Amino acid sequence: MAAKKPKKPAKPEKKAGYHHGDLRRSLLAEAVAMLEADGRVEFSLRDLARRLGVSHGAPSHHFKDKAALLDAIAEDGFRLLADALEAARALPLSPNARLEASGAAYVKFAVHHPAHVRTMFGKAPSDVPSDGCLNESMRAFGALLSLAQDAAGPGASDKDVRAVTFMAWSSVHGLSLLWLDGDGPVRMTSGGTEDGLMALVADVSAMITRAVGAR
Amino acid sequence: MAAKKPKKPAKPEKKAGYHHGDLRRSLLAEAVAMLEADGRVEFSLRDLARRLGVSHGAPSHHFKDKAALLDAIAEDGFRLLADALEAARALPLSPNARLEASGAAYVKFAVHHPAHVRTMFGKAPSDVPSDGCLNESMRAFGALLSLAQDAAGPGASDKDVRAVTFMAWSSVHGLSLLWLDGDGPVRMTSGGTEDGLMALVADVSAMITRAVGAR
DNA sequence: GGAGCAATCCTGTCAGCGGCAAGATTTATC
DNA sequence: GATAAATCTTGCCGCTGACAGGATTGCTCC
Repeated sequence: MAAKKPKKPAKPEKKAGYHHGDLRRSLLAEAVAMLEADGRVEFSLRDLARRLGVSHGAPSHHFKDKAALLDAIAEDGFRLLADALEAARALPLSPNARLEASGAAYVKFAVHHPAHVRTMFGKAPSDVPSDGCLNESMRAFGALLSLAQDAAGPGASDKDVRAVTFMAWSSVHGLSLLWLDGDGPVRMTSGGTEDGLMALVADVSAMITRAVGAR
Repeated sequence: MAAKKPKKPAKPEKKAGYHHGDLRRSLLAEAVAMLEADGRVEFSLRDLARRLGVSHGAPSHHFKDKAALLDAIAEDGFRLLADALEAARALPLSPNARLEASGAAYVKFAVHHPAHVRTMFGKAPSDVPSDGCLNESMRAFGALLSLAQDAAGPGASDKDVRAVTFMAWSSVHGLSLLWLDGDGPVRMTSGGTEDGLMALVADVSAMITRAVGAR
């Protein structure tokens, strides 16, 4: 991002000498940047270190291995997503409108943070996430659950709440991933633009809202 | 799968001598098996060759590189999915019931072919799929579109058909991927069993059907 | 202020990987 | 049965992630 200044002191900025100063954050940011560049889906730790002007062994002092770095990215992603959903939950709207707004926020998050989303969800079920990552993801799911409960109404059965929750979630989740997956039908029919996608999301959300209301 | 017979002639079976006999098919099958074993998400070409009792250079005579092998797996997956959806389309049911059946078939396919699904959808948008892969995926989408059109009814507008199509698709797609992603809320609330998942799918599908009907 | 210590970073090394080239072996074709 | 094509092997290359051991820096406490 910012050019490295040869100056030594200043604030804990970027590369100042032997010590980088803020390598952990730089690693995360640059890794995300690499993943978002021209639709890549992988990156090399050594390449990452190279771009930051650091030796290939440096990252290991901040992340025990590559999986740990990916987990940290996923945690950041869940944090951003949870924040976005909680913000939607706080909007002064009707429960149904709040649910629709949260769906739009979900898709918008995926469009603007494709690397985070891929890292959050694409990984193998074998490797367990860290506690921090788990906490943030539970916070995000908690916000979603609360939104769905409000939309289902106070007298809704658990089964109904469950159905509303997963219908809402899976719709926006599926739409987001299909959008990220390249030149498939979702990108085609929405004109390949974010506005087109959001219009499609609005249509689908409206239909879901009708389904919840017609329950 | 089947044990290698030291016999030489027979049918084009497995490993008979210098020539494998059916290496291409074996590579695909074993790669899928490796990807489905203990929730892995990657595999090594050399390991694959090793398991088939073949040198590390052999696969290159059937797939130009690893991406080509993955593309072939994806093509198989889209073929299977298209077959399943076309079968659902041919069921003697009402349009809505056919759409629900196709949704169940979609999820069932994902549960029984996790490696295919991951390969079909997880890849980077940068690398272009082969023509064969593209054809099969278009066949699958065509079946889905036809199902949605029938469910929307003969007088439905293009916008409505589009909304129904993507609401149905994204729901089952999202549900499938969330299921494949490990121990998230989807697996938790559905008891971790396929039956539990299918019950959840039925609930969500019913709600979607109501949404289509209430249009 | 400086000695000790922990944090951070570097260099060197290792096995494994994907891809390529050149040669060996088998099968198919005429 | 000779020739060509298909298939498989071996050997090599650069790259990768992980690890070990040493260098440099910054912090703490006396």
